Amino acid sequence: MTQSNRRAGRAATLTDVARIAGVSIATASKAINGRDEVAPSTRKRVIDAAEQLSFTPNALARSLTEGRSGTVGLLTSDLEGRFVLPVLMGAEDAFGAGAINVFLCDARGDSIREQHHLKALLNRRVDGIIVVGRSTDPRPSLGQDLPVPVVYAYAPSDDPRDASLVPDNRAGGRLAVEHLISCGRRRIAHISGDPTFAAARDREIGVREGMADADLELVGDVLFSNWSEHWGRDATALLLNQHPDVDGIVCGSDQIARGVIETLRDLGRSVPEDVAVVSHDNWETLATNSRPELSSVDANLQQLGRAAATRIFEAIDGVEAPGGVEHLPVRLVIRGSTIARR
Amino acid sequence: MTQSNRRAGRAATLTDVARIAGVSIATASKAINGRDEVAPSTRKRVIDAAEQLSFTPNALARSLTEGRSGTVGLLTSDLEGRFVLPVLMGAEDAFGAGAINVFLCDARGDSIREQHHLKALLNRRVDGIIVVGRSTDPRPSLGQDLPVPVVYAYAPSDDPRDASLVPDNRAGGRLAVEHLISCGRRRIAHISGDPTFAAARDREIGVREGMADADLELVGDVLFSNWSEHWGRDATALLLNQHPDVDGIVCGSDQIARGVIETLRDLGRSVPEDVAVVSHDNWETLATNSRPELSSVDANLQQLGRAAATRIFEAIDGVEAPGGVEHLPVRLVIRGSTIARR
DNA sequence: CTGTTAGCGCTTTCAC
DNA sequence: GTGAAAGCGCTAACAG
Repeated sequence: MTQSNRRAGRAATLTDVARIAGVSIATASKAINGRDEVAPSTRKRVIDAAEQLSFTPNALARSLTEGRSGTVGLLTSDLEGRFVLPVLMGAEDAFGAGAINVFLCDARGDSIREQHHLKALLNRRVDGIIVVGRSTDPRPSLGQDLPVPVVYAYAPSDDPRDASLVPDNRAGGRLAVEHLISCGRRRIAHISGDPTFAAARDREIGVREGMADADLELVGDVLFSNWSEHWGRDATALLLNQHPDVDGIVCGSDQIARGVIETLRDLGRSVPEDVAVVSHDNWETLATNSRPELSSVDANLQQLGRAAATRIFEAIDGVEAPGGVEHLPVRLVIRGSTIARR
Repeated sequence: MTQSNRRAGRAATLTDVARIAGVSIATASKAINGRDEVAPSTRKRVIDAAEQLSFTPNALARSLTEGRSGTVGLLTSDLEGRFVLPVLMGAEDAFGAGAINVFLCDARGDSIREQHHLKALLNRRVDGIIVVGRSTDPRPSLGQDLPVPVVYAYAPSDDPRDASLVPDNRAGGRLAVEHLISCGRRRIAHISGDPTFAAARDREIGVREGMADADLELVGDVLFSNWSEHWGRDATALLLNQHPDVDGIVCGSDQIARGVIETLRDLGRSVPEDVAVVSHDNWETLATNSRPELSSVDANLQQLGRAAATRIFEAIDGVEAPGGVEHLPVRLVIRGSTIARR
């Protein structure tokens, strides 16, 4: 690139290139886009001219004629949320590999703002929209009358006609408890987070199923409150007081698990020898800096984002989206809190 | 919105609106864009027609004629990084308030991919670009010959002609240590992270300046290794062994601080009574779940993002960007690790 | 006030 | 193979 493309304040156009190459703009277009109805020698002249002018094809103009913009909107309700980011990354990644660019819009949990962003995206003629919610609780649908395909990721739409992708928290709960059982634990308790979250309830269901399948029952009631480390500490104290013989704990989140582990240690229980602990989220920073490191269920969020992107891709290509909520597989990452290092 | 805008698979155009309203397309355009050279009654007819067709102005076409796209590119090298997100949010927020939309591009630390994304952004005729780096170490410039303004946020450009915005880590170090001193601490140590990071070195400089100003000297050498909780633990053990009389510790990050606090407690020191601890980053989840909660220096990242957006705004409006690295103020958030609750 | 007429930069028939 | 011409949807003069 030289300063040539700043000359006169505007970028070189196909017309400029055509003129320099001594061909028509139609030919220039074909040459640059690699159509084969162009003589090799001509193509070279055009390419050279384009290079010389550091020509940048105007995607806006191209989109106008082609009817597709090659962009999609990522509509999130809460960028801050720790779960949104991986989904975003996955989607951005999947699209970035192709020729699609992503508009990022954060509604900050405000539906007015969301509506505003939606309109802007539609104005910009995005080819599709991915809505990334902040929790796995259903969120209001954007509606059925949108001119572009929409996929809901992480938070499903409350309208079953929409296509939604969410992590399978129930399977996650089951995975967690089955792991404890396979580690020989029998007196298992469940300390979870905020029960108003679908994630908490779904995981509980999975945990109970896993226990039932092994003909076991949870030690005490499931302890619900919030997703904090503090609660993990308090709940553990409570639990050990009532059920000192507990030998396994499924935690609702890594944060809770951190509190749980710390308190177990404070109260003289060693992890995982006396009590094995498994949690959810697999938040690396928390999980790997814990002592011992946390075994945790990973929701494969990045993959979920990629899946959402794939759905949009397909929908753009005319494949009708199935609709309904699809639960994507999660995976267990085993670390020292359930199996001692040797 | 009805299904009318899906009819024939394409959205209504200004021409459609004009026809229904019984006016020319020029008049329709003026009416919709709120120009005042239109009779109120005419305007109403047009607006009604637009509504009826659920007309969405095609931003692509508009951009094409206007010469500005109303978009900016957010080029990050590492979405995963905990520091780029707040910057992103701030920028998105600042733009979102206006009529500008943001293209998100994650190069994943790969310069080839970055070049690729840059080209795509230029093709899409973004009006400006914000480059968000993953650390405060200088990064390669995108070059001077770009047709749009560029601002570097968090990671400065290595070319002084570029405009860069970074948090003032040196001031942060000073802030941290001055706080400890004002809490009556005199035997202060510094446990930091990876010394290859500019952030670590800048903060150290600030810490030393603050100490020197108070005619004090750091207890022992600054301990460098990495930014982990594990290192915080190890370093603390080391420190207490060599300097059991330490009464204040500046930590390079909240993660380190978590390890430090835990080990202090394990070794029988109470925080903040025996040893006051202050750290950097103010990562809420870590800082507020710690026991006691962490006093920490916040880099005001979101504000930094907003500032970057403002710069781009100005540059788009023709205000020449100053160039050079600007250090943005940081702030200290005081919690229980330096001042005991009463 | 309203309509006509040029484009914006590019792709795409469809002749030559 | 190549080029002329007709748009894509909209805005901006400039006439009426």
